Amino acid sequence: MNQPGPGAAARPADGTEPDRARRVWRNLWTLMQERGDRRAEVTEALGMSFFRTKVLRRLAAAPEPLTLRGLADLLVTDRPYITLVVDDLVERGFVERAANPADRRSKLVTVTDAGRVAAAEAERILGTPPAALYELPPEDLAVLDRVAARLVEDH
Amino acid sequence: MNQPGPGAAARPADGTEPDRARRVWRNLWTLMQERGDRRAEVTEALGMSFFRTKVLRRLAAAPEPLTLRGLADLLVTDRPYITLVVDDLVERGFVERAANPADRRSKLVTVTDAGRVAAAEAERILGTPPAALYELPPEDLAVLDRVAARLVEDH
DNA sequence: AGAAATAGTTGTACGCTTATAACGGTTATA
DNA sequence: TATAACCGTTATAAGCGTACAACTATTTCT
Repeated sequence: MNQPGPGAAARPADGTEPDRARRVWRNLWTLMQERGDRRAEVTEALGMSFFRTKVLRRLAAAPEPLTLRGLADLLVTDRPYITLVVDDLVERGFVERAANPADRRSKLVTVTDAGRVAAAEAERILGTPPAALYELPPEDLAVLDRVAARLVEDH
Repeated sequence: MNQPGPGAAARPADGTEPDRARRVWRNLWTLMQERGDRRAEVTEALGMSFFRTKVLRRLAAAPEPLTLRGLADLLVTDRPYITLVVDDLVERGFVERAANPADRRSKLVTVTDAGRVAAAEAERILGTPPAALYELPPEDLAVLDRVAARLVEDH
């Protein structure tokens, strides 16, 4: 099988283009998975599940308060579960339910100051690259910057 | 806040080196998360949880059969749960328990032919890069190849 | 106005993962 | 040889996420 063990870098030994692409992909995967497991850090730092921090971050990032329904759609989950998660976030003091003047069936979820602090902390952690990325030669980092943007844009 | 919405690429607008590193990291994260969610694909293809496919892949990649204890250590979980997961893999016909001649307390987990097929399929899916990676100019791919290897190696 | 649809909630059930305690069988240690 | 340590197993509990049915209050459609 001759597969590199977990944590081992697949060194460039050239090969065909597809080989290269696969090797790059595996290495990037390893980088995210092992060297930069920010999910665990965020979960640890905020003391709640990653999904709940995701709900909080979405709320904090939204330009306007969202309804529970809107949240459920955005996060591709069902309404009952969103109710439960928002209950939890309310208990933690991160969000509040407010009446929706436009439609009294629904409710708007607003983020408290404490919620914004927590969300910002989560974003900070998630945005922190592995040390190796900082130590890259500037030329390489510049290329990587351009290429990464293109990769995400191209879909 | 001015944060890019999910799915949007952060375009290089230069800034300081750390800014660049953070932007790269965010874009790579997005790439893995949204464009290349191979976890879901593997789970769907094999019809079992990602953790269980991970156990199977580790077993298939190991040069020699592992004990349950060895598996638990390798995957950083506890023995009772490994017992349960191996039970499941046995039911699926992917692995078998064999006596360990060297120590009759423990048992060796061997992979069946069907198990190897399933593991290979999982590896194939996990190793498949997003299309955008294939469409990269060869020069960029070469740089990326070198840089990615260095990033994983550097720890 | 009456019927249908929608929002949030409550309740229930299931699968997956993590965790802990306890047991029988086996091996290593004093 | 007696004791301790170890292996796999069973049992039990808890948290998290997904899914579905049913209910009230409100809005929209006919």
